[in-house]
Amino acid sequence: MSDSRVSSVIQEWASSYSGETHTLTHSTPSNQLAQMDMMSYGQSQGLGRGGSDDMMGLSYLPYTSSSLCNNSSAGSTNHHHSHANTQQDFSSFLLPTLRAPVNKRSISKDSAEYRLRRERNNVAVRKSRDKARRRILLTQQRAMQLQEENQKLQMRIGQLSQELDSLKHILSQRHLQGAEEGAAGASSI
Amino acid sequence: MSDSRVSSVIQEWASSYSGETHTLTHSTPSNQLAQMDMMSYGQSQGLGRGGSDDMMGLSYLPYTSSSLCNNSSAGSTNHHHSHANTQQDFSSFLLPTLRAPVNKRSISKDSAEYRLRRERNNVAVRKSRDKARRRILLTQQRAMQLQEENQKLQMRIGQLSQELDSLKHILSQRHLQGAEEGAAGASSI
DNA sequence: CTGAATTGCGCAATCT
DNA sequence: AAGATTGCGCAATTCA
Repeated sequence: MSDSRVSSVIQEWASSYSGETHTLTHSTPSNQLAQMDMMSYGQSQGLGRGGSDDMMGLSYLPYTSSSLCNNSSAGSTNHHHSHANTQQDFSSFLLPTLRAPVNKRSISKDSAEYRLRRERNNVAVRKSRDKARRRILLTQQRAMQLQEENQKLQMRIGQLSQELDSLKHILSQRHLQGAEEGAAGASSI
Repeated sequence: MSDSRVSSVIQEWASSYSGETHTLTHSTPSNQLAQMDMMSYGQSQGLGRGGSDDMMGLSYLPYTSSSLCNNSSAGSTNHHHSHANTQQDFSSFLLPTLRAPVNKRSISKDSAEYRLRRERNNVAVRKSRDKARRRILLTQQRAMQLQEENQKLQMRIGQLSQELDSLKHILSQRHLQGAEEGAAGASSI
């Protein structure tokens, strides 16, 4: 099938993924509800549920947070409708750290530009994931291929080794023969 | 690993569902939990036809967003890609189990049970993805390891081959020697 | 049928 | 600034 001979692919991803051990800012998105017209939280507070490194079982905690909110309503079909979301949020009180509500450019979710950006990102995300999927698949196939090749090589090695042993044996025999001959010719020490 | 790429989407089976009266006082007085996210996007409709034929014909189209919003009091991202084709369906007669989506038990998003289920799924999802990540990493490492091993094996093979050639050569020499000795008498090296 | 595991997708924060 | 990545939650499916 795909006889992609790419034997250097590894290098590729290796280079693109190696140097990291890794950022993982893991910035716990822990934003408990927040947002209405502006997103706040500039960065996440430290706290990244990192502590859960119990042995093997990572405890997949419920994160106790979660949240996103979106208002926007965008009149789907073709209506002028606006939205009536009215979502007040008091998160400002809850956020322990950072208060940067003074947000950076409020990007209303209703904005056409916002939608445009989202759509572009969605496309990018799909593309990226598709790429990732292909990469993974390729790596798997390559691994299998390499394993197969490995077995062949091992067999070849066994074969050569055996052949070599045979020849060595033969040679040693000849050697003995030669020795005998030599000894016979001068066995008078 | 079944990657059924439906792509065609469309077909919004009328959201049906009994739109529940959604009072927008989403306030969740109860414990924590609160929130929702939402949207319904204004359709994309862009369909910039033609242009985006990136790569091998895969064009990450905006999906013609087939999303329609569902009811849900809180509204939440919904993308139903139900590929219910437009075939008439007799299933209702034949399979008591297959039902039109319309009958889904309306599980209000505010329900505590709903949240519980969501949270559980979220945990499962994180777990699953973690597992996948580890698996991928492992495969990559295995591939690298195999490649490395392969090179060593190839070298070993080269070595053995060379050695074998040497011995063969030597043996051929001896053979000549033996022949000479046998034929003539003694013309050692 | 129930619950966990997967999978595709959109969102938002980052990284490049 | 714009695309690429990545962690996360949602919902539809698939597995057990």
